[in-house]
Amino acid sequence: MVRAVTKKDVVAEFRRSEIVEAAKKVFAKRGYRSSTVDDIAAHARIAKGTLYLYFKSKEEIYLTALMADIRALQQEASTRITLARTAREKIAGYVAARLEHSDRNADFWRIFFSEFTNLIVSPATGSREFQAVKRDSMKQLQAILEQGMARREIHRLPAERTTMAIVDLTRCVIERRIMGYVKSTPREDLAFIMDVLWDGLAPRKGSHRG
Amino acid sequence: MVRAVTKKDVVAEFRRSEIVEAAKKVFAKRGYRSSTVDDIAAHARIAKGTLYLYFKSKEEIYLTALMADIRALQQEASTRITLARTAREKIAGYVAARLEHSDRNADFWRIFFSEFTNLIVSPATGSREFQAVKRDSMKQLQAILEQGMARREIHRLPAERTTMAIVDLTRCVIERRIMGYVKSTPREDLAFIMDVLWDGLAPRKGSHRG
Amino acid sequence: MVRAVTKKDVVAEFRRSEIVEAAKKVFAKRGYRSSTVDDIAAHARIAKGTLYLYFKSKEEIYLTALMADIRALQQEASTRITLARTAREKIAGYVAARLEHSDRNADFWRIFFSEFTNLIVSPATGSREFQAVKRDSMKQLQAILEQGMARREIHRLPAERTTMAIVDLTRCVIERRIMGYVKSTPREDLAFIMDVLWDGLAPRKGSHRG
Amino acid sequence: MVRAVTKKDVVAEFRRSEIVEAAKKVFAKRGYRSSTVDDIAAHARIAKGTLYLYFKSKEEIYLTALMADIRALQQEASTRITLARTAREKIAGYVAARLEHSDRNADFWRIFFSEFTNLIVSPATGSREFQAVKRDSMKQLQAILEQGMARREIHRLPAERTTMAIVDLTRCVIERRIMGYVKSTPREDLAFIMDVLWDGLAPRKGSHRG
DNA sequence: TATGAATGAGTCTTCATTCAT
DNA sequence: CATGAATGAAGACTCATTCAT
Repeated sequence: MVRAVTKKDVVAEFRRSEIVEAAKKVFAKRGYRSSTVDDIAAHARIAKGTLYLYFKSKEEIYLTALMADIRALQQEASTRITLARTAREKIAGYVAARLEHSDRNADFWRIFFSEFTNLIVSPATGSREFQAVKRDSMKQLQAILEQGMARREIHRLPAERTTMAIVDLTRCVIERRIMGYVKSTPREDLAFIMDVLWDGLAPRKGSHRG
Repeated sequence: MVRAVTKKDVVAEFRRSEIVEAAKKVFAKRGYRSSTVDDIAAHARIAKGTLYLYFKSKEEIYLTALMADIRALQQEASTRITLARTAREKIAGYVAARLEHSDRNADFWRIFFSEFTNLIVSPATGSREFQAVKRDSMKQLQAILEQGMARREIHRLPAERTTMAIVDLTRCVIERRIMGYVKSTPREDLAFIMDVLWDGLAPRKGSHRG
Repeated sequence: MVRAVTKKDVVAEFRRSEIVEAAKKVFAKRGYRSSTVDDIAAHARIAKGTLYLYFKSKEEIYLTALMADIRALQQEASTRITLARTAREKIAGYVAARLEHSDRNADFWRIFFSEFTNLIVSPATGSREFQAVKRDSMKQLQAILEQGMARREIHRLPAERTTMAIVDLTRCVIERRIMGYVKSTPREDLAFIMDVLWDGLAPRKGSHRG
Repeated sequence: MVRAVTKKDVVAEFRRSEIVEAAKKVFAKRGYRSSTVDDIAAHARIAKGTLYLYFKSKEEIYLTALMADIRALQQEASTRITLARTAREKIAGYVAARLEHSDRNADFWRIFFSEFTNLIVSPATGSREFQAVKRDSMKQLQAILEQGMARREIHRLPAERTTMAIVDLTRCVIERRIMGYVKSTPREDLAFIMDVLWDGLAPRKGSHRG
């Protein structure tokens, strides 16, 4: 039975998103353990009890906050990749999508990083969905690399490892941006990443630029 | 007056190290906030009060656990770098020291990663010493790059950014090893990192290897 | 904007006073250090956590318990002093106010005495307000004495020292009442204090009574 | 069987007194609850365990510290009283003994005051001996008053209450000396106490001095 | 005898979750 | 639906006392 979306559903969804927005600010500032439900409720300007009408636990809020943005981000990256032609442009699209997103959504990335570490510290805790989305994203990038290698746009390397390297490098640059260690623009960061990634550190014998 | 190392000192140091070892396991599994002093004491098979005879707070245990290994690691990397000739070999030494260390000290790296995130989430919390050691390590690597560029062993790139890229790439590979995403040997990982780092993804026009 | 006293305010104030009443009993029996928050909560028939909704620390409860009564007492004494004419009557008013108060508020006085001793043992601990109230009270009494001496209602003596003597004598009689060493009525105690205070121990050569 | 005092006994007694001296300093500064056995042992320059060879508990140390001096003080006062002729001189002797003692033994008096309050707060805690010594002292003073009244050296007043008044006034002056509220010499304090006590506050019709 | 390392019960305080209004 | 007062289970840390050496 397909149930129509009632007004109630809409209001409920609105409330959930309000809470999630508030929660993101708090989690970003304090991390998961140090954030209190009181704090989140106060930021959302609702009573603590109300919060439990929309989420069954502090953890659910956390994961919801994380997943909403992560899906949006993946969508954005996906679009840019599809629009690009060459493997190089597609990779640049992936990196650029993330860099620009981090500029507008520092809060999200802070949470993302802390969740990321939790995955290391206790893999069991991380939600399945979180891992699934990340895996999908990686597969998309890996497919690009494999295709690029097949078309000789990219030097042949182990595709999976190389995918990881790109993902990691991008993530770390964003980390440093957020930590304030790097003051450059997203555009400059993109240029640097692509430069290192494409030509490496070896002394140049000639230009490889496509 | 040079005080001899008494038996008491030895026993005390032994106890401290026992506690630190226990703490490392617990912190590695749960992270700092979620780890309890009770848990650490239980793992060390001592009473909670005893623990406070050797450390004045949970935080001191944490930082001790972290700093002891981090200094040893830096020392090891430093030695390998000094022994190497070319810039490429020195960089490889840095990466190899870390990869091999991570193989023997997974617990340490788990803690390291969680502390690393804390720096993002709340920079104030991170200990000064922790940051100092990291900065020193980066400066050493950066000096190598600058020298390498001057000697034309390395393509000219922004030295600081490039240093970060190497550090980041190494760290992330270790993360993936510890998370179990990568099953390769440290040697294989080293080869891959150097390969990507040196020649990049661009299709090869010829061999660049020194 | 004058905010009306809401029902919530009333309830909260009621709870606070309930807790303070319970705390007074416990503090009076055990003293500050030996009293536990658990004990206070149990006496107030609430959970320990609830207690922290109304007071931010054990110390705040203590000082609240102490200060509320101390101010009321000072007010009462002040009124009686103002209503009296002669210096003798004013002094009697001061003493009587305290004696009667101690009859109705034994718990308060027990706490007061223990706080008083704390001032001796570690002066730093005592709250500023506590000391301020005491100083004000003494100044009022001293002014009476000085006026009385000027008007020749009182024999000339060092005013400050004499004030202390009156305060001390009164306090000690109350101590003894509370310790159960003295079974007399407040009225009898008042008469005795005034008698000794006014005429001393010297054998009488005639009547001095005003 | 009368056991000879062995060398061992002497040493043990010496140790006990060393511990008690150290304890007095600590108790005087921190009060009973806040003083730690560690602190006392450190002040006595012995190991914590050693302390338990000579006293069976922290409380025993406390009471010992208190009782040793209190008996000495009583002895001193007793001697001065015996040497004096008139009731006035005997009373002055009692007061002077205490004032002078407080000048040399501030630590003792601090402890005494805190114990005194404990008697109020929880009479059960106070040692029997402590109370016994105090009672004896009061009886001696009371006998003097009764004799003085019989001989018409003192105006007829309720003897017990008057005794208490003298004891209290003396104690409180010492309290103020120790709290630093009063800067006068013991001699000045004695003169003032006797002055108030003997002639009271009433305006003088003539000299009553004996 | 002397030691001081070890103990663990006891302290204050925090906070996720519930539930009566 | 919304509230926020109430709860009580943890958690970090202290310290009087014991006991193996």
